[in-house]
Amino acid sequence: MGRQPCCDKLGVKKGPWTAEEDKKLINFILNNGQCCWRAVPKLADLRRCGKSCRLRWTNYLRPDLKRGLLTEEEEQLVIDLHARLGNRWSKIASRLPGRTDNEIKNHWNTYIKKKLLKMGIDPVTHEPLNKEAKATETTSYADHVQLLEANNKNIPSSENSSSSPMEHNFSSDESNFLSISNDDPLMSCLCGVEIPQLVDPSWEFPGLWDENFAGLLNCQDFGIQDFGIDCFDDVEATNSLNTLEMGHNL
DNA sequence: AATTATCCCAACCGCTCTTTC
DNA sequence: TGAAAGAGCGGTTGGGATAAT
Repeated sequence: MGRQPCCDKLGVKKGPWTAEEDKKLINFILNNGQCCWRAVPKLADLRRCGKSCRLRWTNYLRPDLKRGLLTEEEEQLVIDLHARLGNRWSKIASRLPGRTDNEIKNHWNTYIKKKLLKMGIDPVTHEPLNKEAKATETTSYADHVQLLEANNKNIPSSENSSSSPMEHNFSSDESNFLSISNDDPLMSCLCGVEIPQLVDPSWEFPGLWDENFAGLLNCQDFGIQDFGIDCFDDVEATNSLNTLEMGHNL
């Protein structure tokens, strides 16, 4: 007995989401929080697959999402994490607050991969492409990247990254898995500090919305007013979110 | 100005993992 | 304990935007 499709294909809309659909999904989650995704389309009056709703929310509508390109610090972190974790985008994304696995995956495939190739580094193995260079290469990948980029003075060195806003830690399990070595200054730096977690994934709605979401709405074809939500202008609501995030940093 | 090529990213597909009964 | 259902993940694709000719 084969597995049933995640949703009834008949009558299920596909393709780009409209502003109206976004509005319905946001309103639903605002009022009900995240629940069983399969039930969301029916309850929210959306002709979409539950999976599609989850993806839309996770990758685009979530209020804590950062918009725009990854910063150089984020990019550096992605490269280092990829060297350790491989294509485990969700794991990597969990280390970058406000970024989604899809976003990081896309950024990797469109920018970082090319950048590494241009630098003579295999984006899969993170080893130098040139065998001769490999034979004489005694430094780690991170050192290699830092050396190249320090020359360009575009990206701060590992010493500087300790004061970076992109501070992350690892669970003991992951630290074991990653075989963190003190010999790797960057990873020592990355692993030796506290990191901010994403806003609680359980998403206690309504109430905690930040200006990112206001920005998002401004980018859409509809406005905040369309939702009948006043909290976007509420400074206290924004402060609450910031306080919550700071709490995770402690 | 029109056409073609390339890039980028949102969204989909299908598989795996986890949970429930 | 195993099957089914639900959720999550990574790979891939389609189409819009932009650049090049």
